[in-house]
Amino acid sequence: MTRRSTFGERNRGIPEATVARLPVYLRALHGLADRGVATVSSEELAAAAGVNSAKLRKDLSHLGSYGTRGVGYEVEYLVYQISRELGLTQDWAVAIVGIGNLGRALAGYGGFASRGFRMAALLDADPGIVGQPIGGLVVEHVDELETVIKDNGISIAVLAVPASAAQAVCDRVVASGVTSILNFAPVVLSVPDGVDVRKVDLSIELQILAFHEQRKAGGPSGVEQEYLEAVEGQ
Amino acid sequence: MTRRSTFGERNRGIPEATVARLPVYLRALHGLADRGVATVSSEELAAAAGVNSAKLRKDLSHLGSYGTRGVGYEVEYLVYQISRELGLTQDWAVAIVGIGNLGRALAGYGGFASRGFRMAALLDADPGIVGQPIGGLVVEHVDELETVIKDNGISIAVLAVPASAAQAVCDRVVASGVTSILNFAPVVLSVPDGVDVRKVDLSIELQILAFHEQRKAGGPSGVEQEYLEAVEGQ
DNA sequence: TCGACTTTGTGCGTGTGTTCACAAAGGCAT
DNA sequence: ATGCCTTTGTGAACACACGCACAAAGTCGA
Repeated sequence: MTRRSTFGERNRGIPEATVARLPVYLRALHGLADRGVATVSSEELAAAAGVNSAKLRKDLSHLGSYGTRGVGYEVEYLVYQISRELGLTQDWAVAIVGIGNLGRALAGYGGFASRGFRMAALLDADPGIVGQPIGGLVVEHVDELETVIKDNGISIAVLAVPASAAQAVCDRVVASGVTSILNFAPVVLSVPDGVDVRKVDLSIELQILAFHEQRKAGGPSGVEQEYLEAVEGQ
Repeated sequence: MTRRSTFGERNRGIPEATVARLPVYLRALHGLADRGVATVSSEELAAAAGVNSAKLRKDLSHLGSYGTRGVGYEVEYLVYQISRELGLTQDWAVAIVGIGNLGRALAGYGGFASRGFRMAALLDADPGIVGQPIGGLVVEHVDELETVIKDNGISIAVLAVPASAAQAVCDRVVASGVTSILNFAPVVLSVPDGVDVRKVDLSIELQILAFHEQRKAGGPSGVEQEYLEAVEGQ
């Protein structure tokens, strides 16, 4: 079965929007596999993932032609293909920097240790926290950052440090060889080309919700808004 | 100064992508205000927010014409306009459901209590956690959910419960009048029309990073991939 | 073996978002 | 008062994303 003629030609250019949905499909597929389902149609899988079935099919078509017409997709096989495409067949060493409340919650969260990711180091600057054992690891001092990252081959860092420290820590992890960062600090990090940053910001999410919430309640355009503008406009 | 002839006509249709960036601009502006800056150009503000300056100007133009050509934007005034547009001039009562590690971290995070949002209730199902004081609030039992939400006029709920409980809790908060949900549980929630859900998923973010990380390292298309396919393909 | 039925994979029209590039607008120096 | 210089606001081209609708492909029963 010759699926394609040359190496890796299909891999050029999977749309970013598709990449962002693959993990959702993967989770839905794991759920199905756990329930013993062997085969699934795009319609069913799309429903489980909360997307349109045409979108799902188009997304999957970017990885190759892994379905069977008239039948659907074999769950196990699709799990493997998506995992491989996402790079989850190898495991990634992750460091968490900043072991405050959030960092501790992340360190304790087993969910992402399960598939592909291995918690390899916890770092903090507070002497009161350094030395504590959390989830099988001991918190190390952030002074050791460079050594720890290099010795453990860490390429992904999770930043859960205060905003004021974030850029400095970011610079240091990047200088140590980290090329992917998940940033929880409410700052815009600047990094060299070739380094990816993804940001998780609770405050921003809430503000987006507030915007829509306000719309439902009538919006800022109304009598009281005109009043506010009159007051402020001076 | 007649900015427009009829009420609220401009408010129809601020692009979603723009809404998602307004909080970023707002944060940058607060930073500038704190440093005593009175006026800022689109170029400077765009740099601080990490976006293209043309994009910034187009985003702001959706709110109205609040800049001065040749000068820039008055920081204080722009802060006010964006805040109002996002609905931050009123304050929103927020409940956190699920006071595990993550819920606790969120409850303790002062960042989003600061502007517009008021932590109004903490709820959990574990009798060992109910009754604990956290950040000035006492954790209440989730059995009281309906009463607590209604009595406090809560319209935004943050879900930090286990995946298995998420849909049930979601249904209950929605039935109690909540119309905006920030979901940390790794499930696709289904809600009626008119209810907004935003999802924060650590695992998905890491998987997206892994995808790009893999690309940098050569990608899944190569000799070793063909090998894996040969093994798996049986 | 054949035909009916199911479901994939995708071409295409539509809508949304991004960026360039520039005319219009306003401040400021002279 | 006038003209230069800076910066906004936006038209227009381009790129990306979405979803419909359908032909092609494959299964399964008779």
